[in-house]
Amino acid sequence: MDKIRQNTLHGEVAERIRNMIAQGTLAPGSRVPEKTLCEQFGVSRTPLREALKVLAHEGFVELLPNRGARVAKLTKETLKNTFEVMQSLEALAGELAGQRITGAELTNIEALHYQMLSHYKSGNMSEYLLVNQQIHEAIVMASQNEVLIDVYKNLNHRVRRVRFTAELSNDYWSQAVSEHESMIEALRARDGATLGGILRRHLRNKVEMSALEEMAE
Amino acid sequence: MDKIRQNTLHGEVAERIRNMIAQGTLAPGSRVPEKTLCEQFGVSRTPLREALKVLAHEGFVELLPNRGARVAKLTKETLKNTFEVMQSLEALAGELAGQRITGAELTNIEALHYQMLSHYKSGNMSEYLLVNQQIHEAIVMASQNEVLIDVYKNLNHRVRRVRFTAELSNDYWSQAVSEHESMIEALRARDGATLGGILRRHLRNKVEMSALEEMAE
DNA sequence: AAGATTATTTTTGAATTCATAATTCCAGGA
DNA sequence: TCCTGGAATTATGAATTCAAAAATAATCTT
Repeated sequence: MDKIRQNTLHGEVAERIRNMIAQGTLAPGSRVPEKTLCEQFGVSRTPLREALKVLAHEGFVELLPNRGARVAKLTKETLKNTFEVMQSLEALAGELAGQRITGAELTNIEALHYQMLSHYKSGNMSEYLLVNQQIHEAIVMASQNEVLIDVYKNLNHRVRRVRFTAELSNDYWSQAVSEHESMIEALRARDGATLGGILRRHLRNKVEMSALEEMAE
Repeated sequence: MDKIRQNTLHGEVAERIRNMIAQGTLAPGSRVPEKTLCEQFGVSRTPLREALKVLAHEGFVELLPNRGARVAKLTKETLKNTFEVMQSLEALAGELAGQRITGAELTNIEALHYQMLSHYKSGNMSEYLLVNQQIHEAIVMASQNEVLIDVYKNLNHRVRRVRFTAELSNDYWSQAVSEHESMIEALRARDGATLGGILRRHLRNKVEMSALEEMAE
């Protein structure tokens, strides 16, 4: 089941541009300067433009006729919609993971869970959010559904740039942690229905949304 | 909220190749001959190759290093995974549509429903499947979630080539129709929770899957 | 004549070129 | 000074070119 190493030039370029967008090096709404990036990456315009077509399809940039590409703005509306879909996909992943998760995957998620707890206890929010994210990704992987995993990863990519900026209130935070406890329980019991239900109602994204309420566009 | 007319050359080419794959003009596993297609479309290799990159990302073709593109085979596993995700997305769409559907959209879906019923009564399966598909699409649209709609459409595209080939047994068929009755009821009542539940368990894809059990790779 | 080996052709990946559209810059006029 | 209009510049979209890899054809050896 190893993936064929897809080491294409345009793929590399796409990845680098994705990172630049996520890091804010390329600001939302700004034009994507082909020439500059070509020089920076040491490639010609051909592979760069191929990458832009793919990125446009992914929703990272938008193509304006005869005016090249602009970095797409992530509106509050789009963000909300994306979280809605991701949460639903996580719920499905939970259901499937209950039936399909391997012992190794479960062990790994448990380890992440304890890591997350310790970050919660020490009040380290950014580390907490990072591990939290890893747990959700691990559950999606445990679904063993390649299509689900692909779609989820793509959506996750898109919202990467606003993730980890949230400021959680203590109330929300403690409730989210307790929901995670239930999730682990359900996973141990291989109870997909329960896990799916928890994830369908899990407030992670809602919390982040509210934290991002006034943010960008 | 009008969409910017994205009439790019590579987009046109991509669409035409998608259709050729859906119709079987380009057979699964076969190579995609750049030169031939360029002549056929009257474009140079540049936009064609850009289209191929996008199609590869969508899962229609796979890129082999120094060996161009091959039409991706749709394995039974991938098909099952795709249906699993689509069904989950439809369920979410149902929940949202319950809250957000407009009067015009409801009227349209009702009309499609009666059309579908008449095809069922006259035993016209291919027409039935077509309208059935339109109803599911309309429900997804009624979710008013652009991200959901995009993801769904993309997945729908991918399985297009195996859709409408199914042979439904009478038992399955009548049950599917009765589920559709409940869906319409729930929609009229704007009861998203119920609609979502029905769609989550709706056996449309399961039926098609079983019909496709022995089919292509 | 069959199989291996080399030469030729074809195809691919990427850079370059070219025509056209958009942007910038600058002069002239209100 | 601020706006307008047009030339000069730059960027984009797409075709073409070029080098390298793969596929095919042809030759040689046994």
